[in-house]
Amino acid sequence: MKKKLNRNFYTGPTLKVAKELLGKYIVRKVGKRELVGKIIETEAYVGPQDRAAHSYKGKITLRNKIEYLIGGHIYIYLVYGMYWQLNITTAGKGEPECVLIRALEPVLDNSKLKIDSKFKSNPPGSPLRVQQNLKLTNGPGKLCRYLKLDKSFYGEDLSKNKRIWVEDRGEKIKPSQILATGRVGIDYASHYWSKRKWRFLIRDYRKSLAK
DNA sequence: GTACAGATTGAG
DNA sequence: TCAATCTGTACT
Repeated sequence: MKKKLNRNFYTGPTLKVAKELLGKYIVRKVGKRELVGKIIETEAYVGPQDRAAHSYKGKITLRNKIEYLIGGHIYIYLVYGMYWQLNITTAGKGEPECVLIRALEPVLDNSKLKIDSKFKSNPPGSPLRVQQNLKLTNGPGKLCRYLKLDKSFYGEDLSKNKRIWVEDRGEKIKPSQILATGRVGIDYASHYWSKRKWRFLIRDYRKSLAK
């Protein structure tokens, strides 16, 4: 069962959407090929009151203005001058909240894959190979490189786009499988905000993700 | 205009 | 530990 997420999904409360996105699949169409990844780590950025958010104090810039649209749009921006960060806007119009996609498990088409002799004892799907594959997409900058995303996706509507969307493939992530921690790389925000447990990840993957 | 830090990554 | 290298902000 593959069901494209609709507007109603994205306009929910940001913390809820951040958790519900875990286990969903991002599909990116490149020509006839589909690049697919299962979302395994997210972070919530919750509007004007959030010291760590770009929309802190209701700030509007050329970069973050898309956050103010209704949920379901892509907010993509460059950090450190070289890495794209994929965010999905959430909540309603005028509520500048979003979810940062921090990590995926890539879904590789293993059927056509020749098994390299050095992987013979670790064929596609085996724990070691999964571990190898995860290195492609276990960070916000890396997953954008894998999905071939750039500025041209800024503002795209995920609920009706032909190049990229998010699917529910019937996988259910139980609350007990979700780990909540402090957000990464926002030490500039006061301790109160950086310690809020608004980073969510699927427990099984925690060893492959940033500390 | 100049200076500097940042929702990161990979090399040394 | 550090440098790569754009965008936004806080100054001169």
